[in-house]
Amino acid sequence: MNQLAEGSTRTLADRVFTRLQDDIVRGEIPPGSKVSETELAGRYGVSRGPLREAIRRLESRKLLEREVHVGTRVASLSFEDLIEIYYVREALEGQAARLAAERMTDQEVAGLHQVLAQHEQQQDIREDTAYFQREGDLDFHYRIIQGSHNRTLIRMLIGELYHLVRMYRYQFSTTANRPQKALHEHRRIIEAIESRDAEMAELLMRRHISRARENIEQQAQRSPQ
Amino acid sequence: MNQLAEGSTRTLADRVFTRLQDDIVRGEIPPGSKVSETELAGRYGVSRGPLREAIRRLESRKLLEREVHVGTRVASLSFEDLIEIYYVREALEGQAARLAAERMTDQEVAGLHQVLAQHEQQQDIREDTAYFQREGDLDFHYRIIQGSHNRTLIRMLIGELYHLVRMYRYQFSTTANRPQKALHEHRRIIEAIESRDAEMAELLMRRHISRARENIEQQAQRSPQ
DNA sequence: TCAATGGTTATTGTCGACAATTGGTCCCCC
DNA sequence: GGGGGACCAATTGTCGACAATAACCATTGA
Repeated sequence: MNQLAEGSTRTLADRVFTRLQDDIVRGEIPPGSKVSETELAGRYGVSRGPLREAIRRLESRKLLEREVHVGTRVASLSFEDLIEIYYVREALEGQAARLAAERMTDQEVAGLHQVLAQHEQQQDIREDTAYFQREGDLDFHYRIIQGSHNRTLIRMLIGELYHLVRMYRYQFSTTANRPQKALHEHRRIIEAIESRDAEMAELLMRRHISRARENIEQQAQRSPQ
Repeated sequence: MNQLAEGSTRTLADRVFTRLQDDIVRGEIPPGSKVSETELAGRYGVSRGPLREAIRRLESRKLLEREVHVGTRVASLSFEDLIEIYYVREALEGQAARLAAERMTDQEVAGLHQVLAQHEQQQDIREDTAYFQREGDLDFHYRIIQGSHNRTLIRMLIGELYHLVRMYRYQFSTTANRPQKALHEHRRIIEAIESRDAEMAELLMRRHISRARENIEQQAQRSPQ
């Protein structure tokens, strides 16, 4: 009767929130499309109450846009939005790298190494490259953000901003088209963190994200949507 | 019958959200205190439906903390939380200053000058100093953030982070105890923006916020709560 | 006297129905 | 034939009631 029943002690609204967010980020519900409350309530097998709470929270995260008395639609990221996000990422992840260099435990640094090695291997055998370029790349960034040991910073990046980044990647099937360069930059960032050079770690991370942004800007200039 | 009726075309939940947020930030509802849904609904003259939506949104902003089936309480910022926020502010407002130096219109720069002049005057006559140290100081920062012309950045700082900062200030009646120094730093930041020196504007802003953080840390060391 | 267990109560979570507003459509008038 | 206004349908906003959960308290046994 309840499609969301299994394995969770959370509240209905929480589960609907998670599931709806996932469906939006994955593009299952197309960006820009209007979502009806009654329809969604039916799809997830809940009443409109919990669903509305989920919608309001997704709205706070800028994944949904609401117009009073008109309806809610899935946010469709404009090109300008994405560029804006990259400027914010540059600042926040730069700070994260700085703090990570100062605070990461040796164990966390080891884990970072492991992730990088895994990526380099995937790069060598040219297999499942798409994975690296998508979630794998995020994995690297996630770990450094976590390494900052700053919960507010972690929440703003992983809890809010990255959902938008992931949605955009799904939306345009965008995979970074400079994987080998990015990989090299990743390696240098790790080296800086390992030698506890906070200043350098921040500089390299900012440059890394800045270049990714420039890359996107150039790509868009070549083929304006 | 409806205490919130006058002058607004928004929805009930929106108005309750705004009002509740204000009451929390101003400390009208004491930090850490438990808030009952039925009680709040009665106080604001609405049913529990809209109120719950407002609560969920405040929860996303970390102004309220909820425990399932137990209740919601007003967030009480710990000292560590505040320090974390300052690290994030340093990164974001530094970036904001950089972008503001590049993008602010001459008109916006003029407005910034005006705000500073006003603050210096208030400083001279030692009158209403508390205002400068509280909302007035924020006014300066607000304008630079707006000057970044980056909506995402503006939203994250003004829309989310600053409510926590303001709540903390009300909570501890904290007024910056280095107003003359801060004022001087403000002036230098404006000069950098005026001469379109983005690099310098970011550096000065980061240093400005970093010093404020260090000041708080030292203060806490002297008198640990 | 203390601890454990059961019930009770108050609070939150969820639901279905009703009210209000908007957008579209159809008809009438110019 | 075109434009404007009024009606209608569909969707969202709001409400009150019911269900479920957890905290509190009292009672009983050791």
